Amino acid sequence: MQKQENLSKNQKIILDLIEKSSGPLKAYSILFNVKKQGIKAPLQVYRALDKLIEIGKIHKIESRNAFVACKNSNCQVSKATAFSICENCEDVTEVSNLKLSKYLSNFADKSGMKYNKYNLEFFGLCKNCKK
Amino acid sequence: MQKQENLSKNQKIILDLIEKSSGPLKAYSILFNVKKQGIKAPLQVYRALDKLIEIGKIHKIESRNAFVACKNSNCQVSKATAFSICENCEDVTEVSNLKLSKYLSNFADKSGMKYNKYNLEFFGLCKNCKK
DNA sequence: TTAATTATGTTATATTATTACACAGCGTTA
DNA sequence: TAACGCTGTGTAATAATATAACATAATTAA
Ligand SMILES: [Zn+2]
Ligand SMILES: [Zn+2]
Ligand SMILES: [Zn+2]
Ligand SMILES: [Zn+2]
Repeated sequence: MQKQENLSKNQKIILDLIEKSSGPLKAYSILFNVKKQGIKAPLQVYRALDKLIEIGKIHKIESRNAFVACKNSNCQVSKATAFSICENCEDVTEVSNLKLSKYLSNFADKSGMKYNKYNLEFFGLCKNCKK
Repeated sequence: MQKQENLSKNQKIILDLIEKSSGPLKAYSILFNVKKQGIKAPLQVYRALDKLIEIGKIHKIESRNAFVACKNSNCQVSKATAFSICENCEDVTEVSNLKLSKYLSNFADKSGMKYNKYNLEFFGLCKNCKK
């Protein structure tokens, strides 16, 4: 967990919830869990999520439409992300591998396209589930 | 385009549409476009999409909730996919790079997780849009 | 202190995807 | 034949995810 001084009230509430969660959270489950703190509408959640993603505090797991806290302290923006996802228990871990991130950040092919961002999702069975 | 002999009527209609499209198609746009061919309900579209993904004829672009035909003839199942996505014109290209796919298919880290599938999405500006 | 920017609150609505149920076609096999 | 499993279809209803539009407040910058 890092400093949250620049975050607004709703952003703090939602980041706090996501950071304390043991797994990915979905937007409407977040909404349900912060209703007692005065956040009443989906849009309030999505706005906070957008901001938190923008500053790299959380990431969206695209294949699950769910959100996790960034576990990579030097991941200031969500522009180079990799996750491993257990297809059985749906546990998600942020992959933090310097070789991998260098390889992907520098990846270029003959398409002439300049990449400035990537997101990678690995799927499989986690240690517990593959038994 | 490949043989479609084992596909059902709805699957053929929908694969044909996606293969002829110049870019990714969204499920409800597919539905709109196949109404004249008798496909009337979202579920008919999603069922065909699921099957086509399963057999590797199409892929889902997770960050866009859209579907593209597989452009990689040896991509029999959707278990190792990579795409480049232009954030301006939303054009999508399937990245087909042997070194990349080998690197990712063999990727292992200390988590003890065994990966059997991955999906990678690169973002940036395409040749046309970066001018 | 005006203006610009960022965040909030609220209602309504759009978009994406699934559940549930009934039934048809086809190959296997008892 | 009939019973069965399997795959696909058709239809209605609904769930889940996300955004538009508008009004207002709080914060920051000039
Ligand atoms: Zn991160
Ligand atoms: Zn697991
Ligand atoms: Zn492919
Ligand atoms: Zn472009």
